[in-house]
Amino acid sequence: MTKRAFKDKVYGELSKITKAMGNPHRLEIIDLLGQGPFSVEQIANHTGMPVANASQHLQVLKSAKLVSIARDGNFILYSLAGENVFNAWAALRALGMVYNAEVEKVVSDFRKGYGPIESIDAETLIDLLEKNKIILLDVRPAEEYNRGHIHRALCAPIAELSSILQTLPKSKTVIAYCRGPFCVFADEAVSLLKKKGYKAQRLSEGFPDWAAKGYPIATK
Amino acid sequence: MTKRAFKDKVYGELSKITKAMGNPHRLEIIDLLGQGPFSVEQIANHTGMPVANASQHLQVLKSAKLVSIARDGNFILYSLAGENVFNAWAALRALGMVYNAEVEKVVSDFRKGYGPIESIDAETLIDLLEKNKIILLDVRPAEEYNRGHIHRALCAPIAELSSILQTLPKSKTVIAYCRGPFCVFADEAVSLLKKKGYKAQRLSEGFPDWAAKGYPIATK
DNA sequence: CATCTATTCAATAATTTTGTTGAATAGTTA
DNA sequence: TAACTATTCAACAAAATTATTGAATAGATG
Repeated sequence: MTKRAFKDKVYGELSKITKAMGNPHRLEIIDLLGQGPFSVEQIANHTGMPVANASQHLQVLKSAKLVSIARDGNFILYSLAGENVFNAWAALRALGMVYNAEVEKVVSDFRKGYGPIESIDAETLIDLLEKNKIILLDVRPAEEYNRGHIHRALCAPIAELSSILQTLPKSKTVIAYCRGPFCVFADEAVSLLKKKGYKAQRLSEGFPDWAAKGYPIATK
Repeated sequence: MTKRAFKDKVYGELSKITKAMGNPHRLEIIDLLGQGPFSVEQIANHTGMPVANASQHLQVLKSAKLVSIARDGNFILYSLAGENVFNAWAALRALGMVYNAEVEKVVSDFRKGYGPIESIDAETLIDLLEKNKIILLDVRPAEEYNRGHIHRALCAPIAELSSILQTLPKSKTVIAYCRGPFCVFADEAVSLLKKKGYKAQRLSEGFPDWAAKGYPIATK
């Protein structure tokens, strides 16, 4: 085998993975599966695709070995094949945020619809947690909270925040976080909290990013 | 703008980057540019493409803002836009090596053509350097060596290794490194060194990977 | 400023990818 | 074991991507 044939083969194999990631729907699927296992129907619902199309994209990801499956009754649960898949996606997302100004612009413009939302980064959150100056809310669905959440976060799914927030003292700032930088659960939460007179901000990243950094987490 | 429209837009923008990386030729170009700036003609030569096709692929990478250009007389020199582009590529390459067994197999089979080549990883090299037990050879072209090399490596371009190796003492093991895991300069070097009676191994990774880890480097 | 070199562009054909639709299938359920 | 649910498959059309070829262009050169 010539050197040229060897390189063509190697880069050809690797492009199977990058091609699999080269579609917006599949990127959204990877981002979603970063939160845990989901069925085809759930994935279709979250991503706004017909089930057949969602399944087609999942077959592409499966063929590239980026996802794995498990059975749960009639449901097939799809998961990322490993944390390294999420980490690679996070690296690509960060790349996109640096080099594609349109990404930041789209996110920023959309967030303006929730009023002025301030973000803090993970390191700032660590500091605030140490100083015991804040209340930390995980506004993802309870199922995702139970699977894993930031240490000392309270479970406050966005759908239930209206009734939960009465129990929160106003003397502390509230920090909300959700699935990631493109998830707006935390924006909605901050908007609502501010409307009710709380000082509130969101964490810029999501739980999987925090966990990937090895920062303190808990389950259940 | 609805949440759905927002997500479609954001993932659509990000897929511009992943699409750009979704082609084997462009992956090879990114890998090559990890070694420093190259002209279109050089890139075409290294990757076995006609100049027009290489240029077409470079326009795709440029449009995704993954590469930048600089003029040098009549030549246009292409470079990666930043180290984070190489790091994202390295994460994807690592992903490919974990999930696509064919990649390892192709590399391993091809290397067998150079005889039994042993590899060591970066951490082992650090240890051996500290113990002063080895001679470290950078077998990339001198131009790349001058731009940056592993601290204490000698410049021994593969094309000149035949004449350089006479000056090497046989009492020490020789470690050769080159551009990366898919570059075979180091394999060729180890093969030749062994033929001439030296104990020799290659570093599994390349200079850009070593540098990305923050390990000691030098220039000139 | 004419000439040259390296590079890019435009047009075209072939290939690949994507979404849709309806049918088929793989397991589960009772 | 029949019926059901979730999922996948196959076929098709449309869109996107890629390689090739020859022409055009952007700067550099002397």
